[in-house]
Amino acid sequence: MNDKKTRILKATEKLLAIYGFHGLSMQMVAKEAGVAAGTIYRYFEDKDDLLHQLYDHILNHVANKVTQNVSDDMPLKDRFRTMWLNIWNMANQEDAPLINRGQFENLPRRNGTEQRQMEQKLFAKVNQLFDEGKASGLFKQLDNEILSVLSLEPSACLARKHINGVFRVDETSREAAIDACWDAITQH
Amino acid sequence: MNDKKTRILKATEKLLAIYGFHGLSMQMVAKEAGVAAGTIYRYFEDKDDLLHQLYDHILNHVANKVTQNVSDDMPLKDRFRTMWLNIWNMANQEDAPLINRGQFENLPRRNGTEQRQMEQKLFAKVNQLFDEGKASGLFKQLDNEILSVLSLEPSACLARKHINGVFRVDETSREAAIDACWDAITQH
Amino acid sequence: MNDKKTRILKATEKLLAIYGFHGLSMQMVAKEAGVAAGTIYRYFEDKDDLLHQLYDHILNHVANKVTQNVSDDMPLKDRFRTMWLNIWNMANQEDAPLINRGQFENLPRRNGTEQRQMEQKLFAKVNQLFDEGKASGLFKQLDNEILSVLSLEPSACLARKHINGVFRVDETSREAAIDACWDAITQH
Amino acid sequence: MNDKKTRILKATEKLLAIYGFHGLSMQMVAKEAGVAAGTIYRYFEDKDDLLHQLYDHILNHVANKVTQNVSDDMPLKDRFRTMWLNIWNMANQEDAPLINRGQFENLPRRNGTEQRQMEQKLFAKVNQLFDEGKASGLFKQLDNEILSVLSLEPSACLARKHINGVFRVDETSREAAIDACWDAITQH
DNA sequence: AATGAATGAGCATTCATTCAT
DNA sequence: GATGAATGAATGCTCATTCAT
Repeated sequence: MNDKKTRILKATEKLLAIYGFHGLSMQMVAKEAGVAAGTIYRYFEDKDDLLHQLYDHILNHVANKVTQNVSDDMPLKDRFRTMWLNIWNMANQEDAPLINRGQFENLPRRNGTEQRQMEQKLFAKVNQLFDEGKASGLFKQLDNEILSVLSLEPSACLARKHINGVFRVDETSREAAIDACWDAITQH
Repeated sequence: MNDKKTRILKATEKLLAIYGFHGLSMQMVAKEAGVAAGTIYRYFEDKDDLLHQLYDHILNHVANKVTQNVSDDMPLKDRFRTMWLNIWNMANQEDAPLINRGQFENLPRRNGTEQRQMEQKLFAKVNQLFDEGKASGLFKQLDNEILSVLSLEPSACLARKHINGVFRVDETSREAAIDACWDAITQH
Repeated sequence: MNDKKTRILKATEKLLAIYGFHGLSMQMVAKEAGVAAGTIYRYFEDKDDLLHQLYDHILNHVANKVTQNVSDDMPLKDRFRTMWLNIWNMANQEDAPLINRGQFENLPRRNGTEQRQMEQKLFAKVNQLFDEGKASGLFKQLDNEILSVLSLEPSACLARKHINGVFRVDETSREAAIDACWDAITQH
Repeated sequence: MNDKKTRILKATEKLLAIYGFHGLSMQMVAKEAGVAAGTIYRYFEDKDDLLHQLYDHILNHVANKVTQNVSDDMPLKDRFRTMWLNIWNMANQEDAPLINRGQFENLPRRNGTEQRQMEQKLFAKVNQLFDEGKASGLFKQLDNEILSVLSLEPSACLARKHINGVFRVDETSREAAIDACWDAITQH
């Protein structure tokens, strides 16, 4: 049943977060999910497929998180700040243990156009933000992907280093970082 | 001889870039390096040690590349631009196949203070740049690590996506991206 | 199934008898037992566990053999003679190839009290023989372990040397040896 | 030089006593002996040969120890008692770490007649004791090997169990055991 | 549909032995 | 003679995958 597939995905995510990529065996997943080893192969072609689907599963979750509490009628800056903080907060939340990237970013992922389109759709609100910003003359005239790397990627990167203890980021610094990211993409 | 150790490191780097972290076996490394499997263990304690040493090896290379052609008497902006491009260019060069990060960043690394200090020293020039910028009132008053994430990390990130074909970055966009990164860390 | 576990134990015993402790590899065991290498690890934690369990398995067999056809109502001397010959005969039988000690005695064995108690119970009849002999004033007042070494150990030792061709022991000599062992433990 | 050969044998004996048969590698022996790995092969054909020669080396030592302080003009019983105690004492002495049998008895040994003859000669005094005892009508008319197993083997066996902590043998018991062994081989 | 015992190729690592110096 | 770096087959063990039930 669908129930089982979900349990397998959840188990995989959990174990991946705990033991990392190396320490993940199909038998462990089976045990954690409460199914037989063979059952996994009824829902997933092989280990790669399991990981691919997990990627999609998590990406979906991420997209929802990133764009939550963001509505079209909010001022651009508010929308940006909300998204930036959504990304920042994700790292601290238990329900998405893999977002402490490193582990997520390096999941094997499919590279077809189909995959690309899906990802586009998931992050439609982000693209909309950048499109509006450019149309209004507020943002620099750069591809959305580049704007994203300049302004949102640092949020994820800082959060990861913060959470991993590489260095601390206090609230004041964090607010300054948000403004700096805003400075990066706006015209001067 | 030292020759063999180097060949083993080079082989590991190459195979890691091709097959990723998993799918890297000691026998593969041996074959690629043109030595016997047992020989690896003459130079490296075990697989972990091989990876640790590779990390240091590459980090050294990276640090040199990043700070090359950067001297203290250049204007801040020039220094910054040079470093940014150094990072960008690294991704395109065959001699450092792992810099298409993702794979490099996730090498297991030692976490002692000793390791941290070594890394600090390697990137002294980067820190100097940020320190001078802040002292002169040109840069925002933020920790060097944060400034680095805001301004240099995007270079690596864009380069990686560029090289992996996620999207194209033409020269004009690249120059605009450099300016945007500069905007991120300077006062307005 | 239990069948497989038994086959693995039998195969181990056989190969141990032929090739000795070293020269016993898990793959050899697997091949001889007609199972895949990995299957062994379904029934035994690791090589040590396999050897431990084999020890128990054989000790059980030995205990049964040694005390077979021995009943409490037989005269002491008859019981002793029967056990002595049971030990002697074991060496000649194909179903217990490791009894040509040397190899058996040096199997790694667990050393917990649990193990000790199990062994005590297995050889209860031997202890009973010695206890009765001492109670009746027929035997010397020595610990059972010492009496055992003086009277039964030589049987195993002679049998081993006989079987290994170190020297021949004809029937007359054997009977004399039994009497000699009896002389060793009885009062004079 | 002869010096090196001796050092290699001593090193082997020591390491064998500490790490057992399994944990003995040629590189360890080389290190302990203070020679290069390759040097071992100048004095010994291969690992087997090293072990064979160690066997002979130790057997020589054992033979000397067993028959020390034994002279032809001592009464039979005194000679016997001395040998019995020589065997018993060997187990406690540091200079022959392998005698705690198990490890020694299971060294691979050559089985040629040549080997047999050498062993005969080493234990000539033991044979002489038994021959005299039989000639005088004091001992049972049994092969020397059998007499040996009945009377001296228990000494080694008890000593081993004593030293390994299987059970304690106090002085009184030990004297009784010597008498019991004497009873085993004498006529009644 | 689901199971889980069985598989066997693959892994990291060791070590007896060789041989150029 | 002596060295010790190099070898590569062999080891104990794991784990993705299959398939009879």
